[in-house]
Amino acid sequence: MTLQASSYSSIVEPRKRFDGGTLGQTRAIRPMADTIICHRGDCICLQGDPARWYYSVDSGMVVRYAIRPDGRRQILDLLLPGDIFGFTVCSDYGFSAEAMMDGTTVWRVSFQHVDSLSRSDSQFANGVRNAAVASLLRLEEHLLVMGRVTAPSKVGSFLIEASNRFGNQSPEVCLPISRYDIADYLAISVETVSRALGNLKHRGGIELTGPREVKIIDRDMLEAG
Amino acid sequence: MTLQASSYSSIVEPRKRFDGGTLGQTRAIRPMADTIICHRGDCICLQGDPARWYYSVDSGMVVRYAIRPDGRRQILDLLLPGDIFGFTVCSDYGFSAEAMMDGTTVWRVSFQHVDSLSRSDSQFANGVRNAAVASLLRLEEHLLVMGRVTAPSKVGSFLIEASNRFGNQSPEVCLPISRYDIADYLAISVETVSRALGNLKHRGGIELTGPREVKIIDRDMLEAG
DNA sequence: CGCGGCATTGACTCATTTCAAAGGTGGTGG
DNA sequence: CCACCACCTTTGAAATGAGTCAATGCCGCG
Repeated sequence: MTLQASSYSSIVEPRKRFDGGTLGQTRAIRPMADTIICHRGDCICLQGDPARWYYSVDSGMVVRYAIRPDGRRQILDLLLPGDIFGFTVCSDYGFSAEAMMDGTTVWRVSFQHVDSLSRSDSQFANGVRNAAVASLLRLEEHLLVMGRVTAPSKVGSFLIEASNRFGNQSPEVCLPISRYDIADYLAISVETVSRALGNLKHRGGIELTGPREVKIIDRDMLEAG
Repeated sequence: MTLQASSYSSIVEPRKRFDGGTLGQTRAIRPMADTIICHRGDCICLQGDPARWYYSVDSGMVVRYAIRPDGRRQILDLLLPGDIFGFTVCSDYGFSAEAMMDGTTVWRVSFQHVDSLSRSDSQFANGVRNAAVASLLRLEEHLLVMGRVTAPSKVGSFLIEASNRFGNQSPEVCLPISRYDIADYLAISVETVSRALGNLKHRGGIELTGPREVKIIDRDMLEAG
């Protein structure tokens, strides 16, 4: 069958939220996993190391980042319980990952075990694929945030994203990470992050109840920038 | 088994190139696919439409992009023959895709068919996963390029990436896309793209043999910015 | 020939980076 | 319990780089 594509004009629709699949749903993988217990700052895997394991965050929070040739750090992803990382088709990891807080626990499963179970359990294989796709969608969202023009709009949409992902159901408060991490996530300088937060506060979009606590007042304004 | 993560200092390693998996290796999916033949600018799928199909580029080139609330276009990915797109875990696509040149052909396979074949053919399932991972790695690379500080370094690393992906083995010449597309890929303005190219030319990093033909002279300088 | 899309260039404005310094905060050990 | 320290946060001032507006040039094509 052969179709002919038509020329549509673009319709502007807001992007939808998404839920990723987790490996945890399939218990069969559990016995094959090592459990890694981390302190804040502990390295879980290192850019350039041979890629042999998938990782699944069990508790705490993990940051995935790459170091550029010039030494700057680019945060690629922030991982929460249920999130999987380690996807690659190269022989080496293209990123590092480290724990963001004490008590972060991560499971580690070898590619071989995952591939082997994937062969016999297609539902598990489906879960792995969905985890990769969830990671992909987070990256797309990240790209869209980074592609915004002004710093306040970048920080604003980061806060929205953060409250959607990290917000413990509490609709108005989210517990962010350090300004340095936000800066490396958005690829702007720390000072600009601080000034952007001040700007959003001044315009009534947020309240800064503490250095690490932000209360979202005007969601629409944050999305708009 | 329980491990304890150690605190490494970051080692700076350049990220490696990667090869994605393709669906084409498995012929069994072929009969289930529609073939779409496109003119330049034809829409292949639309942001907000219900997500039902995977797409595989067979010839030509496809651009995948999202439109922001403010109307600006962010190019998410440029797809070449062998590349797969359409990955999502939402009910709707979060992006649009359109052909970049006349004669672009794309296969379209429904999620049901892919899932069904994935259940019975684990090697095929593996190929689908690898295609998602390849897409993920392209996005990471894209993120790293966009996260660079100056426009010349963004454009320079885009040219490197383009010559790696689009360069037909010819080591020095790459056939880029329009300045507008580069601008929307890097989230900078067209004028800035033009000036950045002028800058790189002036500093001896590239030669502009024609408006659409760039010759890479000094690869290291482009990577450095 | 003239049109539309693409590319370049200039001038101006303003946001962000950079450099510098000063306040805060939390944790550790005395 | 306090003092110190490392790290985080904010703020200021200066310089530069990018966005914007505007105009011109450049093809390819009908």
